[in-house]
Amino acid sequence: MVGIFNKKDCNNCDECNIKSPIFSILNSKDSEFLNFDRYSVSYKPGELIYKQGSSYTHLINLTSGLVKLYLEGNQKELITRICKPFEIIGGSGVYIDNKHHNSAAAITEVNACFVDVKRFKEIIRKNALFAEEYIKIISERRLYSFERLGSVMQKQMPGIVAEAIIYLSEKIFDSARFDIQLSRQELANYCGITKEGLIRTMKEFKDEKLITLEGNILEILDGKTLHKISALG
Amino acid sequence: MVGIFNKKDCNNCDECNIKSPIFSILNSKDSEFLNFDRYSVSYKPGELIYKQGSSYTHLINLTSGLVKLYLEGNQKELITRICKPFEIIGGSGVYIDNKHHNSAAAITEVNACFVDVKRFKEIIRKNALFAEEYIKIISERRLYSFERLGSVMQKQMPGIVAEAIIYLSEKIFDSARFDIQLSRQELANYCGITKEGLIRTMKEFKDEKLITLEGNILEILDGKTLHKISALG
DNA sequence: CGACTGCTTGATGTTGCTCAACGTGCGTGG
DNA sequence: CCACGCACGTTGAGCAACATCAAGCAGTCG
Repeated sequence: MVGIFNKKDCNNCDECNIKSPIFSILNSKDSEFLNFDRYSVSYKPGELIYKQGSSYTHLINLTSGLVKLYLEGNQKELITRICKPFEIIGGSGVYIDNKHHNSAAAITEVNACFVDVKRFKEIIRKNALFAEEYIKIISERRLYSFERLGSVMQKQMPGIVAEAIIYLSEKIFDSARFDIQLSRQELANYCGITKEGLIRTMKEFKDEKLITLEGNILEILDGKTLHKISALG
Repeated sequence: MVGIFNKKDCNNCDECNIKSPIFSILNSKDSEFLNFDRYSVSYKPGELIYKQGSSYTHLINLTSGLVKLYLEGNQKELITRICKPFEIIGGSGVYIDNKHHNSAAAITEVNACFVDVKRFKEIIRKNALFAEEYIKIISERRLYSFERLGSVMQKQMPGIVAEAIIYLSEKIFDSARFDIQLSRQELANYCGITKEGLIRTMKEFKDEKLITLEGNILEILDGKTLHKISALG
């Protein structure tokens, strides 16, 4: 795995525990058990974190940076989700076949913490509250996949691009003005369209004064109309 | 809810418990608690079981017939999954907002058993093994949504139609020759294409001797090629 | 029998993909 | 330092895939 030699001590599991609701409910004994051989790895932009089909050994807790999760197939990639700090990454296959069912790569500089999945599962079995919390997390993800399925299938380019912009603004960067860290190609892969289509649609939005776009800095001018376009498809 | 007056006693919770792995791990006390006010409802083909956005009160255990789960939006419907007996239906929003995030309707005659979601949640909290089993179920669903997302986004009509045929054959009817209980429109909604596109593609498969199709009876002649088409997209 | 519903087929329109050309910024090596 | 290659972004034109529209056909129900 890329970056495996960047192992470094991370003494502030406490921080993760505060920021990730799921870890905060553990008592100190369980927490210690879970974190026993936990280790931290750092990645440079573009580096692969794990690959679709590879086997699943560690739960990954993103502690800084942005990560893209994507499906590979037929020379295309479809970005399913952008993750930000204190999300737990890569769990789709834990209870099925112990394989990763998507790939993950760093978008920015990334630090991530690896937790042994055997320890994780052991705690799930012992602690129903912890299990419940985990159920909440995967339910949320599932709903999100669901919404994406609906959007990406039924919407045309303007609808899906508007949705992507709103997603970045509201869910990832939490601001109307932000630096899209993704390349055009990546954004297009998130929308499930080609980069040309994305560029054209964004240009239309720009011409209609819904957004401004200077280089990689995007600002939403008319969020209301954007929401409308996203909803209408 | 349609069919609510068809309530009838169903004394064979035992059968469900045998067929649904998740219920089989409960001891008799928990099982009794869970099934205390469980009731059974029957639906005629086409009837709505629950509606997207409505509030979530009962876990539904499908005991006979086929059910389609679908997303609604912009006068289109996208069928996300076909359910067959002893699947648990409608759980996507249990731990998030207590709403249904899709709609469900009967395809054939359907019998379903309703379990109070409050009781279900109580057991989850007490019984980590039960919770684990539930995690397996929703993980599986999530992977399935994932695969669908990948297919439906990246494949063209022949690919997606081939996949749908294989899905029906292998996952639903478990036979190379079967009665597609769905209408053309519904099959198209599963594939995310129009009914005309579906009909044309199926005709092509027929002309190429990959399948036979007489009315609603479909038989797969060349599963190998069909798999290839599905994989290639 | 007539109205209706679902299936099928062909003609036409549109969307979004492909491909090609060109500009720009960046890193590399001479 | 410049020359060069390379990746990314942008634009335009043409085309394939797919949706839409319209019409005919078969089965069915009142």
